[in-house]
Amino acid sequence: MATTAARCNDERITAFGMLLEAHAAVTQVVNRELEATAGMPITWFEVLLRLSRSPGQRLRMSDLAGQVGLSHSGLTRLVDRVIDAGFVRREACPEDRRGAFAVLTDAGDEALGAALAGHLDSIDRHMANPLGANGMATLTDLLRTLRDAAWAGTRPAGACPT
Amino acid sequence: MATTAARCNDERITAFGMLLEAHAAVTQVVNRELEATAGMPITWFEVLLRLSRSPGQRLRMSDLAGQVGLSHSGLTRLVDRVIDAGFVRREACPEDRRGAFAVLTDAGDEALGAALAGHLDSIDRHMANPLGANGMATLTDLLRTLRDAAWAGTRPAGACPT
DNA sequence: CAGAGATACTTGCGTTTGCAAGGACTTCTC
DNA sequence: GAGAAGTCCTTGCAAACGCAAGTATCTCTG
Repeated sequence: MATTAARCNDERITAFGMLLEAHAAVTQVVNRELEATAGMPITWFEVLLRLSRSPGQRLRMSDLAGQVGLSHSGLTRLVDRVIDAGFVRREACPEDRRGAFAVLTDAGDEALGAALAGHLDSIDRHMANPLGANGMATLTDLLRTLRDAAWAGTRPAGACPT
Repeated sequence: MATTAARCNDERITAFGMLLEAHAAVTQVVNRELEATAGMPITWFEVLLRLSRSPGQRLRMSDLAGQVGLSHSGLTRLVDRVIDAGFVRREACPEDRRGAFAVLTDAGDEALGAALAGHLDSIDRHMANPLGANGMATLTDLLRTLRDAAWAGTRPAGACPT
């Protein structure tokens, strides 16, 4: 029987490893740049982005948690921090008094707008340029397939239709 | 001028978002399965894997940190935990007495071997099957390009030649 | 309509991580 | 070869997250 090391030289292991490494490398660089240019971590940006694209600039806490890929408790505290910064406010849900909306504030919309150009530039330099237009499109499709397959079992049907 | 929301509907934003979402979705599922079948978090597995593939089943702490994408302090403590489990041992570096090696133990090699089959099965079900053989190969190439580009500025040349 | 069970969100607690600082050693410069 | 500067690793501290439990509210069943 082969050594453990030999059995580890498997293209599947490599593929999975690349997912980890590419994600770590890209998010680290992009996050650093966003923090430098907009004074905002990538998690905050994601929250503002999702709210901005949602009708009424608002989202139920659970839906937002699904979209940013955080646990409910993690999201509660992330939103707390963004609220402290004045970019989001909490609003009660009239139809279901258990529920709460996270709503984008004007300041939040403005902060998102201000961060956007720099973030797009980051993505250009670290993703679009190295990959080219075709590469970007192909990668997006493959990753979407991956995400949908991984969510298939666990997620509540239509969590994020992006 | 367009609304902020409209400016956010950009394929580059989508591509970056997919990287975040696919990574979060896949690693969450795979990590859960690895924890269930091998009683080991993915970070431990990565440490054992890198050591296993390295000459002498050993790696300098800095190199290992680079390969698993952790800060030096993060790696120091991760290795501490894996050492407590008996899968790795620390060894002094004769040529440079500042340095330290992390060395795979027999128990570590065995644990890696035991975890491997289940992990490969996970990757099959959550990556290879949804994407197909061509998709896997294409994805690996694109991600490698991405990683190399992101590291180009920051990393010490030949950190991880995978 | 009363009670059981499900759902939406928050809070307590422990784990993991990064940044900044520190200690030990090496290498470079004069 | 002595001191300055750099490198390798570890430790103090605080931020961010997940799990499990708690509270409030809704919904289903009889």
